[in-house]
Amino acid sequence: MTRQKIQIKKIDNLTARQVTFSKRRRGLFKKAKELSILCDAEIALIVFSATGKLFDYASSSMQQVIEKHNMHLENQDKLSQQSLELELENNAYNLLSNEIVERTNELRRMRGEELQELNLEDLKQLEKLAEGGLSRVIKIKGERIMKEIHSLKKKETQLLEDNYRLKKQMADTLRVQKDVRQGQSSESIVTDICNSADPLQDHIDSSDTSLKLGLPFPN
Amino acid sequence: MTRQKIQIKKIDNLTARQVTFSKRRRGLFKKAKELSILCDAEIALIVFSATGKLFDYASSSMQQVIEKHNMHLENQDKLSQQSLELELENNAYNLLSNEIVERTNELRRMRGEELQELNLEDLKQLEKLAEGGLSRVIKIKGERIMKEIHSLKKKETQLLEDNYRLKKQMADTLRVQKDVRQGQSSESIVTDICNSADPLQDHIDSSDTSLKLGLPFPN
DNA sequence: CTGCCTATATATAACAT
DNA sequence: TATGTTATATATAGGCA
Repeated sequence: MTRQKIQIKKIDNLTARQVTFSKRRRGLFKKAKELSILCDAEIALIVFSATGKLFDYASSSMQQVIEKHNMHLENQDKLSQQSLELELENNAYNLLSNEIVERTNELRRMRGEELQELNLEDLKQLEKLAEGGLSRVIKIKGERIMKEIHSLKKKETQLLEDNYRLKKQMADTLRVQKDVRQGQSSESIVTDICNSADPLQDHIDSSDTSLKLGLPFPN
Repeated sequence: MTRQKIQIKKIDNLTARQVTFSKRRRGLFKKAKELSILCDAEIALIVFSATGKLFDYASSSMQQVIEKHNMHLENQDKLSQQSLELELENNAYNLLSNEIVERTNELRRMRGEELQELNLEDLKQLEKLAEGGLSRVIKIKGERIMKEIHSLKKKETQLLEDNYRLKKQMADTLRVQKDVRQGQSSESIVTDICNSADPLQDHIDSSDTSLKLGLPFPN
């Protein structure tokens, strides 16, 4: 209804659906309250999110409104006779149980179990659903892998640079110590230590200089 | 809210109040329906006008939504009541609720939603699960197709045999009639009709003899 | 009441943070 | 995920028929 007009059908994207639910729910409750105040109406509004979370509003008492509603139903129809039956069908426990059964069956079908009872059309739809899910899993997995690889490479580069710096420092330190002790600079030691100070070369021959130097984090 | 902004308080003028009630009520119900569709939510909306007239809407069954709502209320009451019996029911309720949430999440992951929070190991397992499911779906679908094809071929064979028999019968009948009329057998007619009486050949050239013979079921 | 019209007030979809 | 922003889509107050 704003940047672009939308079709009134289930929103595919989960995140978008949740955001829209949150926003529109607020709007709906606001409108309900306004109507009850402006026009002195008695209103009850019950909303369950797709995940079963409850949101409700009643201008007076929810029970009052519901009872009033039931009275209207009884007045105008045959429900009073079936009430016992319906109560059994609709009782809380059965409601939840049925929901669980439904979801369980759906999961089983997604896992490829209990397919015998499905017809060809059902199977085609299920295949499509499963393919979509699998492709998204594979896509996210690939992204995750690339991310880890990138992160590791970055860490590696950083560590190689650190190593290089530390070796240089150590070389400098040794040179200064020798200068102090002998009053003479010693090029030979510096040369030895800095011999393999190229990060790339260190990486290739796997020499772990940091360990030898007793640094806190070998990795 | 349009020509002029209004305060949210009871509208004094009766006529204006009724008009506003009618207009806003429609808007409210429209919004409720949109929300239920867009976000897959379960919604019940009950409105009584100031004069006691009822308007209601429920995305599924009003009774179901109200039952579910009552359940939530009972669940909350039990937190304060602490009765042993109630606590047990409370546990049962929570047990079922958690089961639903868990299955819902699992289903979403199978559909490729909400994958961002999973680590690489989870994703690998999920991929395996999805692959297994998909492959079984495809396998069963193939079996179902082969079964249908087999069944159709069997039916075809049966029909071809029937056709063959019928043609023979018809030929005999015609020959008898001719014999009766002319007191003489006519080999030529029999030969004409039975010329392509081989079922396989019939199938190949797609001649629909059953139709020509005026049989009830062309297929 | 009901519906239609039009100027505004609101709600909100797509982004951004 | 939650909140804020903005451009549009809707809803609707006040009239009128």
